[in-house]
Order: sequence, then C-alpha cells, then structure tokens
Amino acid sequence: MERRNTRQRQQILDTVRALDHPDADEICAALAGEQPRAGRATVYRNLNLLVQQGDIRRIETAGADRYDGCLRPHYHLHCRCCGRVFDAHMPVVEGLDKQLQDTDGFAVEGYTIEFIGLCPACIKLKSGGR
Amino acid sequence: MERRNTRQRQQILDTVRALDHPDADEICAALAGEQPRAGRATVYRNLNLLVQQGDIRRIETAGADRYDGCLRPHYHLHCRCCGRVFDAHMPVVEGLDKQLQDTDGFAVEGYTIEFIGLCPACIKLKSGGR
DNA sequence: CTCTGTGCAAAAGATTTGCAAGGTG
DNA sequence: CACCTTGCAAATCTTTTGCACAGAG
Repeated sequence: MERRNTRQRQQILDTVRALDHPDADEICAALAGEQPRAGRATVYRNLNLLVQQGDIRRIETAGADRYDGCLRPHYHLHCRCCGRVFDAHMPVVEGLDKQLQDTDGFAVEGYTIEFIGLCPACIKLKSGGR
Repeated sequence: MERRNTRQRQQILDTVRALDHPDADEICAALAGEQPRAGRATVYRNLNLLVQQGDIRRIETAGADRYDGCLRPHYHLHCRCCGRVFDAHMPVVEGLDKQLQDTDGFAVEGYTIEFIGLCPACIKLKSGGR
C-alpha cells in the first residue's frame, strides 16, 4: 500500500526521537504548539504505523504504552512507581535465545531485558516525602 | 490492616494459579459458574491486592494485563500477535544487574527477560490463513 | 457487632473507529 | 483528481471508584 509523507507523520516521528520514551499523551502535549497540530487520533494512528514499519519500538507499560525512537538493541530501566522508562547502560547480551530449551512451537524473534525499580525522582518522593 | 478471608478472594487466587497467565477477563469468565460469582470490580480489586501481597505477579501487556500464579523466577514468551504469555524453559540468568554500568540514580530491584515472537496458534493462522 | 469486602453501576483513562473534509503525489 | 490522511466525536475496552449492603471474625 502506498504511503504518503504528511507533515504530521514526520512531526510525530521526530517527537518520539526527541523525547525520552514518551507515551501518547506526552507526544500530543509536545505537538500542541506545532503548525498543523496533530489530533489524538492521528497520533495513535501514526504511532501504530511507525511501529509496524519498524521506525520506532513500542514499550508495553502499565497505564499507557511508551515509544522508543532508538532502534539499536538496548535494555530498559522501568520505574514501578511513576511508570517512566530509562535506558540501561550495559552491553547487549548475545545468544540468550540459544539457552531456551523447549519453546513448544513458539517462534522466538527477539528478546529484551527489563530492570525494575525506582527512578531518582520517585526515590526522592518516598524519602523526603511530600 | 486486617485482611479477611473471603470465598471470592480464594477463588480468584485459585483461578490465577489454575489458568495459564490469564487476564482479568479470562478470570471473570472462569469464575462465571462459581457459587458467589465475583463481580468484575471484585476481581480487579483482589488482583491488585494479591499482587501487592506478593501472592501473584502482574505481567504488563498491551491491551489487558495478565497475571502469573507462579512465583519461582522464570521468563516469558510473549506472542506479539494474540498477546498471550507462555513460560520460557531456560535456566535463570544470575547477576545481570551486575553488568549495569551506570544507572543514574535508578535503584534496581530486579529484572526479567521477555522473549517476543509468535505462538503456535498464530503461526498457524498466518500460514494456513482464513 | 464492627469493619472489611462485595456488587452494581457510573466514572475514568487509553486507544480505536466512522465519516466528511483536506492534502499529497 | 484519486485516494491516503486528518480531525473530531463517538465508540470500545480496560480498570477504578462511590455507595449501600453482605458477611467474616
């Protein structure tokens, strides 16, 4: 199917790349001031399209999904309190799928590692309080 | 805070353990025939409670979250087509968090590995078609 | 009896969809 | 000028919440 090049689509892609693992809402907010400000539906439609095309990655998260404009293999730190996602600084582990012993017919295409914990902001909230 | 032992709570816990990574809807469906059939709100309330208490684990997934009654450390196979979750048969990888080089103040509490791909049922759908 | 837990229905969020109008190639 | 895209609003879907009543301890 033919794919056209609209300003909205380009803006949304640029925004995902510019922000740090934004969710749909943060993308809409960032686009608020733009020329032909993209509506919510357009943002969602294009996020799905860009994910399908492989231009961005979707990070499934509680509440709202987040999006990652960086395609290099890497892992994430996921804050269990605010839900935000950060990049983990560590070498990529190769061949983890080789350790799978029996996938019962499941076709493994890739894998990711997710570290869970608290981000600096949420640590501050818990301790200092208020 | 005091916690009471209701039949609904026990049924919901049993159901999560009996089913294979069910989502809230599948749990409601399974409970449909039970004595005091638990309402949707009760299911959600108890799932949250059981997760907090550490009796079950929550698996954040696109669409609806899923729940895991198995607490032993293990990893998952996640079908990108139907969203279902299966257990990965492989030894647990120790010390991955030791490889982190710089967490920028993020407090790592644990980690998980998720394999992505297609489950047998979805492979069949894609090929045979219809 | 007291107070936590349940059911129901309404509310709140996130995401999708129908449709007429707009803009790209 | 064909038809992919957008905007808007309504529709869906998942999960949460308010409130009166039920039931565990």
